Amino acid sequence: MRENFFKRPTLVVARELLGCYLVRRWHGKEMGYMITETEAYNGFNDKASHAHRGKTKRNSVMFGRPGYFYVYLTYGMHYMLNIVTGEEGFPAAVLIRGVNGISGPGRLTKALHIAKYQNKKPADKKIGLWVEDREVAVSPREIESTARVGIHYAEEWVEKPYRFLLKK
DNA sequence: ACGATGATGAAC
DNA sequence: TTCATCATCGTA
Repeated sequence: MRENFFKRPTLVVARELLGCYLVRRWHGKEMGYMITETEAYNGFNDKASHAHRGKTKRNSVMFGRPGYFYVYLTYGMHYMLNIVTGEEGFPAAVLIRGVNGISGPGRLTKALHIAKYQNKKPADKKIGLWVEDREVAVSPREIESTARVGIHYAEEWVEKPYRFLLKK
């Protein structure tokens, strides 16, 4: 997937990632997983986003170029995999919450051996983790949107339908 | 349904 | 130094 795919509004990218494949090369083998669940984190004003308090050492990659991974540890034990979206300078990213056969963002990173190695790296074959469009058609009616998970503190942003799931 | 878990960033 | 967290698992 090219950088221009990610250099678009976060909500659009979060939707369109559904049905795409997250591909991992590990010990010489490639495994592709269809993305089934995403969440959008959109700009300075989004109180659920790490970026809303401004740029920090941790979230700085969100302010950079689109198509890069933002991986961080939450609750002291689970890595979350995000891909930076939008124009450079605008802090936004899509959290990959689930793929076919694996639900939950923490389980996903554990299963695909994703940790800080991928943080601040571009989604590219060179680092063994990237996204492919395999021409799987996903129509808008097959997509469900709901409120995001685990962001009770985000006030008026709690209810925003920024979580996208492929219906079964 | 609920509490324990637990490392790190960011605020106080 | 203290608080809170983009979750999961175990025990009910």
